[in-house]
Amino acid sequence: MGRGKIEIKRIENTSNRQVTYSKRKNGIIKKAKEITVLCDANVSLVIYGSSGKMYEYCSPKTKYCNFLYRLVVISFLSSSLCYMILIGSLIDMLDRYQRLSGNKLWDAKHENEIDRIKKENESMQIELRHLKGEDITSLNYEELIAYEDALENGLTNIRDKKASLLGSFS
Amino acid sequence: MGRGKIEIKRIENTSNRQVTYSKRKNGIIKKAKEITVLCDANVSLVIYGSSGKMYEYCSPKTKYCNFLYRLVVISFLSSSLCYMILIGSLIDMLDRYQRLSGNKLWDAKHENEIDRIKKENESMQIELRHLKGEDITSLNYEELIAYEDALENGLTNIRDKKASLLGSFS
DNA sequence: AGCTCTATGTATAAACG
DNA sequence: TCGTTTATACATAGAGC
Repeated sequence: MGRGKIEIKRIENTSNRQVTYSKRKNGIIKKAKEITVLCDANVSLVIYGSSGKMYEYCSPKTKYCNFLYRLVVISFLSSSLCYMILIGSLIDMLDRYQRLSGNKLWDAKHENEIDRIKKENESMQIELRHLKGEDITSLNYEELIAYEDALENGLTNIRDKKASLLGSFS
Repeated sequence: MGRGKIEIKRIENTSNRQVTYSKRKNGIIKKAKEITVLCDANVSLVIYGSSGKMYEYCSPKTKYCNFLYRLVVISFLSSSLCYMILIGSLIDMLDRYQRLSGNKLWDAKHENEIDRIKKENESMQIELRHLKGEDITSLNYEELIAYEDALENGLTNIRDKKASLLGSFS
C-alpha cells in the first residue's frame, strides 16, 4: 500500500512496526465506528500491542456487550506474564449469565459456608486432641474434669460393648 | 467511497445496509488479521448485526484472551432478551485472573474444598461420637479395643494433668 | 514518539448479472 | 440474496521534519 506494497508478514524493523501498528489501529477503530453507524451493527474491539497499552471500541447499542468495553487486558507477553484487570460489571454479567443459563458458575455463599465448616472442623479437631490427652496444658481444672467424665463414660460404653461382643461368642 | 462518497450515517435502505454491512465486516476482519501478523498485535473483535448472526476474530497469540473468541453472544434485542452462551475456558480464565490479580471473584475449587472439608468433618464427628461411646454398635472387636486404648491413654493423660494441677496448689 | 505529505495499494458503493 | 465488476474514495508505507 501507499508508497509500496507490503507483504502481510511480521514487520521486523521495530520502529516501522510500531508506526504501522499505530496507523492501522486507528484505521480499524475508525472502520468499527463507521460500520456501527452505517449498518446498525454492534462491534466490540480490543487491540493491544506489545507495549501493553490497549485500545478498545465498543458500540454503545448493546449494553449487554459492554462488559467487553470494560474488560481491560494488559498483557506483558515479553515477560510471559499476563495481567488481567477486569473493571466494573463483569460480576454482574456473570450473574446474569448464571440466571439465564441455569449454570452455576460461582456462589458468593460458598465463602461463608467454607468459613463456617472450617471453624466447626477446627473445634472438633481440638476436642479430639483433648480427648486423646494431647495439648491439654491450657486446660483448667473444670475442663479436665469434664473431659475425664466424658472419657470415663466413653470407656464404660466401649467396655460394655466389648463384653457383650465376647458374651455373644460364648 | 467507490462509485460515490457516502456520509457516515445510518443507511436507510435495508438491502444496501445489509450489503454494506457484509462487505465492511469482512474488511474489518481482514484488517484485524493483518495488524495481528504485521505488528505482533493482539486483537479481539466481535461484530454482529441486527440479524443476530455474529462474527468474531481473535488473534491466536494471546491465549489468555481467547475466552473472547469463545464467548458467543446471541442477542435478541428485538425481544429485549439477551442470552449469553459462554463456552469453554471462561472459568479457567477467571481462575487465572484471580490468581494474578489477587482479586477474589470466584473459586472453582470451592466446591471441591467444601466437599473435602465436609467429609473430614463427618469422619471427625463419627470419631468423637465413638470416643464418647455413642453409635458403637457397628464397631468390631478390634476397633473397640483401639478406642479403649485411646480412651485409657487419654484418661491417663488427663488424670496426670489433673494431679499436677492439684500438686501445684499444695 | 508524533505529525505531515503524497504516491500508491485497498476497500468499497453502485451497478449489473 | 448472492457474486462480479469498476470507478472512486480511502488507507497507508515510506519519507521528511
